[in-house]
Order: sequence, then C-alpha cells, then structure tokens
Amino acid sequence: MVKKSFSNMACSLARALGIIGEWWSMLIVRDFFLGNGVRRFEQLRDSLGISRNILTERLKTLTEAGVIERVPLREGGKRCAYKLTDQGVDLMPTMVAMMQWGEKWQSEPKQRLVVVREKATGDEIAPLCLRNQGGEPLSMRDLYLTAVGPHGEQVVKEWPPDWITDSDQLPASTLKH
Amino acid sequence: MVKKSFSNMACSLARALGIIGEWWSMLIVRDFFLGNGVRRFEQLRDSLGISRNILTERLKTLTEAGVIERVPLREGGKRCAYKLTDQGVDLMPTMVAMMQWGEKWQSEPKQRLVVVREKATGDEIAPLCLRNQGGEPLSMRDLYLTAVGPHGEQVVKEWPPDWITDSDQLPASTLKH
DNA sequence: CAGAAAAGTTCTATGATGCAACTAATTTTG
DNA sequence: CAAAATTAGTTGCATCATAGAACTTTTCTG
Repeated sequence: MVKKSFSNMACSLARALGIIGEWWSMLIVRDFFLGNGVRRFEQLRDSLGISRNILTERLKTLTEAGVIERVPLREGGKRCAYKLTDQGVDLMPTMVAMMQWGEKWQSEPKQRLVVVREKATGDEIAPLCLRNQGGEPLSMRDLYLTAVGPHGEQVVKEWPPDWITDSDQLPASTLKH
Repeated sequence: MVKKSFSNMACSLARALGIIGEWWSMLIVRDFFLGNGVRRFEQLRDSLGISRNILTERLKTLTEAGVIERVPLREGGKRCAYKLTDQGVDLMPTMVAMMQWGEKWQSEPKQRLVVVREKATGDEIAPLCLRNQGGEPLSMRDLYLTAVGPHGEQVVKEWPPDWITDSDQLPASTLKH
C-alpha cells in the first residue's frame, strides 16, 4: 500500500517516494526494463525472490499509480502480463541515477546486473549530470536551491558554502538554532 | 536498519536501495540539501515530522553508509550536527531525477518544495536525460540494455520493441513462458 | 480428460514503524 | 549560580508491513 502520508505532501520528491519508495518497487521496475518492458507474475517472482502477496500488492500499487498496466493474454481471461506505461518508462533516469550512485559508492560486492549502452557505438552511457537549459553541465557550485514556502515566496539558499568541503567548522547559525 | 537482503545483491541498484530505499531516507537527504548540507536532530524532526526513534535509526544507517557524518559542536561534547559527505552530495542527481519524475507524473497536489536553479541565469535546471560519452542526449530508441549473467557474459536485450508503444499485442515469447 | 502451471488469496509469525513518555547532558535565563 | 528549557536521544507499547508457506481457482498442455 502506498504511504499515504507521503503521497499528499507538498513535495514532488515525497509524492514520487509514495509510489516508488516502497521496498521492491524500483527492483520490480528494473525487472520490467530487463524484460523489454513486459513481465508476468511468476517471472517477476522467480527473478526477484519476492513473496507472492507482496508482489501482488506492489503490482496493484504500481498499476493504480499508472506506472504499469495489465495486459490480458486472452480476452475475458483472468491471466495477464504487466507492462510499463510511458510513465513507467520515464523512470529510466531515476533508475540509472540510483544504479550509478550505487556503483560509485556502494560497490561491495563489485557486481552489477544492468548495463545501459548506446546502440550506435556500444559504449556505456555517460554518468548523469545536472545541466542548464542550454545543455551545459553544471557543478554544485553553479547551483542554488530555493525552498518554496507556505505563502508561495521562495527562500533562497546558497549552495554549497565553503565550509562544507573546506573544514569541519560550523557556522554560527548552526550553533544557535 | 539497512535491508540486508538488498545490500548484498549483485546489482548496484539494489545496493543503493539498501541505503536510500528506506522510508524517509531520501526525504532526510532532501532536508540536508535545503540546509546547505547540514542539519541537526531537532531541525530534521520538526521539518519532516518523523518520529525520534526512526530518525535516530535513519541517521545511524546513513552515517554507517557514509552518506552523512556527525560533526561535534563542542569538543568532547555529546551534541552534534550532521552533514552530507561527498557521497551524500552525490545523491543530488538521484534526488533531482525523482523530483522531476514526481512533478511530471504525480502532480496532485501541484506543489513542490525544492527548486534547483543555475546561479548564472536564475533559470531552473533542465530535465535530466541520458547521454552518450560525447554528451549527446539519447532517447529510449538509441539504447539497449545488457543483463550481466552469472558467468560474466552479457545477454543483450533490444529496447524498446515496437509493440510496447504501438499496440497491446504481446509477442509469442510472452505467451509461452 | 488428467495433470501441471499461473496468478493469485489467506494464514501466521516476525520485523518495522509511529507515538508517547522518560532521561541525561548541555545551554539559557533570572 | 540555580532553575528552567532545549537537545539528542532511549525505552516501551500498539499497529502496520513483510516473508513464507499452504491453499484456491483458472488456464494450458499432453
């Protein structure tokens, strides 16, 4: 079941987590990508080692959220396959971002299951990075974040201040709440 | 506590999920970004509405994984702040990917909390997209996935086949397992 | 038509989470 | 300096989620 408290939050990250933030959800999505976007119940179960009842629940959540849809195998029949919708396919960057992060920082054991390559060259795709509207890569120092407040105004935060990487010294504002 | 069964999987996505896939983890990370990378216990609690014991656990998990670190406020003192490590800061693309997806597809209510902008122009950053090593954007049709098998060989999957978007017809391979 | 497989459902045991109350340090206030 | 408040937790209890196994029903195969 979707985490109700997340789904209604005024934050697109929280709403996303309400759907794909549950245990197994993203792994199920990964399996769909490995299956050309289509999988069947037992196939998912076998490849993930998930319990049937949990899989049933996750498929329901994902279906209700519009990430996957049921495709009946015979008209009027009860059996079906599941496939990614456009919304589901659009989880690719999220999945890749997590895979790349995991590979860079959590590489014990040093194994991976999925590699994404360019058809034209066979090369692996590049690490994801944030870019401006013109397509130029941006580093952390090129960015700032705004927090949308209760009255619609935006409170600007400078990012990242020097002390983050340069020392362990904390600014006064952190000391006095 | 980290999901043990995920952390040892031969998949970088699963290992990432072992750390950031728990309820609250990514929202905690988001809060760190909004706080210039630094937050204190009560600050996180107030802004997220999370229980203290769960927050304690998450901070421990994230600390052990190396995503954040404790910064003592006074030497020898027990009180501390927490700040993102480089590894934690590197979750930015993952966070942005999820936020952008949530905003595009799960936009009820139509609110958001965080906006990422370019310092130079004030423009919002572009939607994340996969690119090749040369920096050219790639669409789904430009990609293929390989699944790394148990013996190191890679099984190629074509992606996406036409029937995914063109019709609800399923290929024979789906019908006969 | 008999047997197997597919796609669940139901049951129970265990683990994770939320809430409230309590504690021990530190900091602030009078 | 003593009293009060704040911070950063810990502990106990109730509830929800998850894993695992057994059971059911529909569909497919020989």
